[in-house]
Amino acid sequence: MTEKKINQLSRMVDKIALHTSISVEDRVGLLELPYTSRFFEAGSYLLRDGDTPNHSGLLVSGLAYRHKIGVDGLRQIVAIHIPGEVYDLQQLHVATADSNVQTLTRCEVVTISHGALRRLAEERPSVAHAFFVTTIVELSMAREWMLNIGRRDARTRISHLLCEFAFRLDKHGLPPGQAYELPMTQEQLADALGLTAVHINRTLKILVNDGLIAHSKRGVTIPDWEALVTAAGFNSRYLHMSPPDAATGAAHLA
Amino acid sequence: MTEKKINQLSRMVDKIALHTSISVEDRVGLLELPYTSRFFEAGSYLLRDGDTPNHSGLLVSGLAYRHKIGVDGLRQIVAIHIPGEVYDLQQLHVATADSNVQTLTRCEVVTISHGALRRLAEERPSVAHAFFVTTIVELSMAREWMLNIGRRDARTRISHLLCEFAFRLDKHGLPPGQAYELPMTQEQLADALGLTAVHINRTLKILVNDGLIAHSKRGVTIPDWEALVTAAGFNSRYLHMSPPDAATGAAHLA
DNA sequence: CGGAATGTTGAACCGTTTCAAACGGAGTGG
DNA sequence: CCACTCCGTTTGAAACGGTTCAACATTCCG
Repeated sequence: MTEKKINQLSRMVDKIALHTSISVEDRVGLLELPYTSRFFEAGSYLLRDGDTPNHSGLLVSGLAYRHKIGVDGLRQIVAIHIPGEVYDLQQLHVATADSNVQTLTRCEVVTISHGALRRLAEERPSVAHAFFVTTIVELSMAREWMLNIGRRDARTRISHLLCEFAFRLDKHGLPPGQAYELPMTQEQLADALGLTAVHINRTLKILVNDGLIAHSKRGVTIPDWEALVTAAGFNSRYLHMSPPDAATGAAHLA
Repeated sequence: MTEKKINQLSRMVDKIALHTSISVEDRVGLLELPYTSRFFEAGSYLLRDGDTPNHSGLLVSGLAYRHKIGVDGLRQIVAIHIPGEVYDLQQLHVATADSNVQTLTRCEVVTISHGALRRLAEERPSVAHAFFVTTIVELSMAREWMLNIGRRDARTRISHLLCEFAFRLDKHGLPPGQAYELPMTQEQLADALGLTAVHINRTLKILVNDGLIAHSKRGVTIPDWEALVTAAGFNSRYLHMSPPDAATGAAHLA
């Protein structure tokens, strides 16, 4: 097995291992899967609503977003995928996709056939468990987004998305701290939050004014994490990322 | 095995079988699980955010709703559970619950220990598959709700919820057709749709005026199903209820 | 460099909220 | 059977958060 292959796939394993106690043996099992690697430019579709793929895609680098489009053409972004995530795991069990996944930046994607993944999951219960946990966490995030979109005002809503995003990224090898890039246009932010691009613009400005965020071109920095968390009413528990139910929320300091 | 026991549990099996090709053998397996049955009054909590139950609950009769409460006390209903559903399946794989489940009407709940369900899922792959599919469908519904709450106006939003609800119920043994009871207060509807009870009231009145719905006390009847579907921009595909990917959307006419 | 996409700003507008008051129906106790 | 209360519904008027439209500035990218 090549060095590169190990590098790519081990990110998937690390991601899965976050949520579960996957054994060393199972990690090796994952690394022995046949795969192909490919790059996609920003804006490419990785999955389309209605598709019935026969392989799964692991996001190795870059960001992607999942969205639905209503009959009237209005778009709602329902999730953001970060490196280490398999964006179409669900198609292992339900043939057709219910939403689109589109690339936010240039992305590297590793493709593994459904057959290989299914066999693996059948042979190793802890892998099947890891897949299930991944889906449950997605569901939990979806529920929090509903609360966000349905019941919070624009300021809180944006703050919350920023908190979630920072938290998810900080937990995955990036330097812990308050600065990160968020490569979304204001229109994409609007579609994620159920608002208008114009209003995103104005509210972002308010957040900058209040000293909760600062932004360079296409990115955001967070000067005061605690202040933003308070403004957002953010509680990371729904991300299920702490060591099994320790609920300290400070596990990334270790 | 008593006649009553078979009756209760077979509803769960029927529900699961809707989404999957579960074998007769596995159905029998399900029916042999030890269980206890209990009634809950309207308004009872079946599951609380943060709970770590060691058993699963199958809703045999009645309706329940799942909700989250923000730090400011604002509530968002994120799902409605109908008879045949297991409302805490996820706690088989993730210890703590991320939302509350509360009874909408008087409910009968059958309780099965996690141990028994886990053993069953391990022994019978098609049962594990069925559990997974159930979770995926919940996720798909959550995504559609995000689109509903984030991008549709009040009229469309209410219509869509009504469509989804009618569709899910019609597929499960109730007489197919246009009349059903919806035992939610206007405040609960508001919390499900990200609106205000007052505005629900006004919009409901508009829908009645437009002839899209008619309502008796605590229920709704739909005089013209097609008209409501059009007004809602409703497409049932996200419910994944058609025979495997037939995608006709008219399967309930058979 | 030029054109397209994204960001910024203002003013008018409107869907929804807020507050407040009144109404209705179901259940309870006298 | 009435009086009382509770909870949900109904209605109105005013206020507000967010949208819309339109113009202009900026950045990105070939």
